Amino acid sequence: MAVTIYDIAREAKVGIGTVSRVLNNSPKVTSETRDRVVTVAKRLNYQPHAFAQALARKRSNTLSAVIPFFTNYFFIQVLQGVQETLAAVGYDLIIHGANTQLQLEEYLDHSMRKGRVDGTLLFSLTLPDRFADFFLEKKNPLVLVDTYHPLFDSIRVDNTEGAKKATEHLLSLGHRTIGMMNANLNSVPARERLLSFKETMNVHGVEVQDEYIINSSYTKNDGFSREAGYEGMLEFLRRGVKLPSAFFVSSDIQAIGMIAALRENNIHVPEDIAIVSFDDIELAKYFNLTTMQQPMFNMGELAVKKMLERIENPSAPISSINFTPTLVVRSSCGANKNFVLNDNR
Amino acid sequence: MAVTIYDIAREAKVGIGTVSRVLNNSPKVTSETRDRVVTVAKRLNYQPHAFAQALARKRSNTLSAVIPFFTNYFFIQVLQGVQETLAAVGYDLIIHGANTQLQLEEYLDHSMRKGRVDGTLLFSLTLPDRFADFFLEKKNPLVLVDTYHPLFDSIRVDNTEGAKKATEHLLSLGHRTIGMMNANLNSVPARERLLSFKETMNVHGVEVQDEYIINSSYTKNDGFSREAGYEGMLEFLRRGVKLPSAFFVSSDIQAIGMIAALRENNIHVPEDIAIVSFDDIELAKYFNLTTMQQPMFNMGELAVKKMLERIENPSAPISSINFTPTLVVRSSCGANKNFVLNDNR
DNA sequence: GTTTTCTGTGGAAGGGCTTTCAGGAACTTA
DNA sequence: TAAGTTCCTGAAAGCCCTTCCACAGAAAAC
Repeated sequence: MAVTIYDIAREAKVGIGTVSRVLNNSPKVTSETRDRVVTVAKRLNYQPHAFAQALARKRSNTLSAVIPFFTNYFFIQVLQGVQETLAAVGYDLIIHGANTQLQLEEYLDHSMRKGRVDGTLLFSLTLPDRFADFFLEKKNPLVLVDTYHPLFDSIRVDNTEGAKKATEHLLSLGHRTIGMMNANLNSVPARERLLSFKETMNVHGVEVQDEYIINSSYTKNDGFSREAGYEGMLEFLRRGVKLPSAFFVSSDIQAIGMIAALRENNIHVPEDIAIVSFDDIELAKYFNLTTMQQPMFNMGELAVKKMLERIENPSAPISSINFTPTLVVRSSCGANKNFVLNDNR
Repeated sequence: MAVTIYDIAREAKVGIGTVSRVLNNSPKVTSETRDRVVTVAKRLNYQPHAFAQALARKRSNTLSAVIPFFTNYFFIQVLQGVQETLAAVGYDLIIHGANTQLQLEEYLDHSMRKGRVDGTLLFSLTLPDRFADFFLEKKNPLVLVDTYHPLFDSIRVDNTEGAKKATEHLLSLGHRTIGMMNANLNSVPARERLLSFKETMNVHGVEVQDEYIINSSYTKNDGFSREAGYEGMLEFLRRGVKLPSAFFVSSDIQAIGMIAALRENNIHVPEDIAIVSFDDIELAKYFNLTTMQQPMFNMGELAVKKMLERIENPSAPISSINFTPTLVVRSSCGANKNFVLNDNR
């Protein structure tokens, strides 16, 4: 059987209380007894029993992450930030896939077992109100990433600022007929990005032409998909409208689909049309997309930090942090034709 | 405080043992008392305390996965198989990132806490022998994915068969001068794929020319990287050797780098040179790579099933399963110019 | 030298569950 | 009707830890 503190206590001729104190670095132990206990523990190759600890401490040093992580690359990178930060402080991470709102509710209904985790990280999906109460009542900390709820800490990307910067980049390059390839307006980011695009155009006195706004009707991934970009552009071309000189695209993955559709029609990027997109997923590099970079790793990192703070201090005021995306210039808008080839991860 | 079985026992006027039996579907309870208990449990919104259960049952219904999952797309997809299969049987998944052998040993040394998980899934990294004993002694089930050790269950891809099929595909298209862009020979898959490539060529009576074999000296990701493919090809071109008519490339990601290098030198795929690679990561679709598909989702799924079997029956004979990759024909070897555009996930 | 304070220590209690064990009630069998 | 079975149930023990409480002995104060 496994070694327990009783074994150590016996061998070191001390009480179990003392053993526990030594192992938890309590100061109230003579260095002499401490040494004795440490030596025995090492000799027996003692490993504390995580569950017993969690039961006694009412704390598990474990977080759960609910992630639609199979949908795109965004989550993988956020997850990396989460996991590295967590590993550094000795926390474990339990992963739950929930690709749709439905799956989220299912998870929340069935598997959300109290006592299991010290906190929950919810990614991208919208927290249904009936569960808000649940988290509040149970005092189970919840941190939202890439989504928002007024009663919980959240970490997001500033879509308004990002879309503004992207649009201004295009404007600064001299483009005056600019379209927007958008995702499904059901999604909050899609709405925010569109709004900001229009406003920025207005501010700069450049007319927004409605026929150049392509909103997606795809529901899968809210239209943030290669397919949506591909079909959207194909349909746009079918309409026979004259092409604008540039497009702001609401995600890299759509831009990739869109480029394929353009290429099939012998329209080239950036020679014939400029593109700025959003996200800076790993693929963006391979397709030379000029894009608005979301600091995904940092978001994951920060989410964990927020969570740890919240666990320490449950009554701290709720905070909502916005990351501002930064423009990464590659060659898809012609601003810079230098092909950056470094495979930096 | 949270609702416990004591609360239920009191309200339902039964003993705690009976409550526990009801909740665990023990048959030795009258349907009358069962109903009474179930009703109360529901009314109080009882949730079993996972840690207390784990402590009492000596079973946690939790698996840990040690994954170098930030290195490439392979793992994400395997992980998806793992997580979905696990969710279906009510298991939790704890994720640990370990990108190098060193990090693996660190994890094994520090964090491998007995009692925490029912089993461990180790991906791609090589299990150091000193830890083999550890798992054996502790009777902590271990299943290896994409790696091998004689004393544990493992699930792999048949590199030999895959390289053979890839090479034969090229041969069947009439190619007679075929090169191989390989990863670092330190890695087992790289060695296996090279060996099989050579053998297949021999079997078909086609000469292998050493100057057409490019082995990578990159250590990062064992040369399974875009950079390795890019630089490898650039250096090859610099040598001024006449190009073979086709290349077998040991991974998609290398092929993508290689294609970039070729393009810069005005060499086009598949017009000037044919390429078959290995893996079928999601990117492969976007680059139209003809490639050997590894059934990643299925591997994850099977890994979990094996693990569950192993937990049920610790003394079952050790099994080692080889998946045979299947050829996915796209346009990179000219065999099929139909661009498949579906964004199927 | 006596009383008070302080330190370090042992061990019981408690955390929430499963499981074993013993016993009461209902039922058979002689 | 007594003895033997069967079935269900309650309660205690155990899983392994942390923490609280009490106490002995040393140190400090008087």
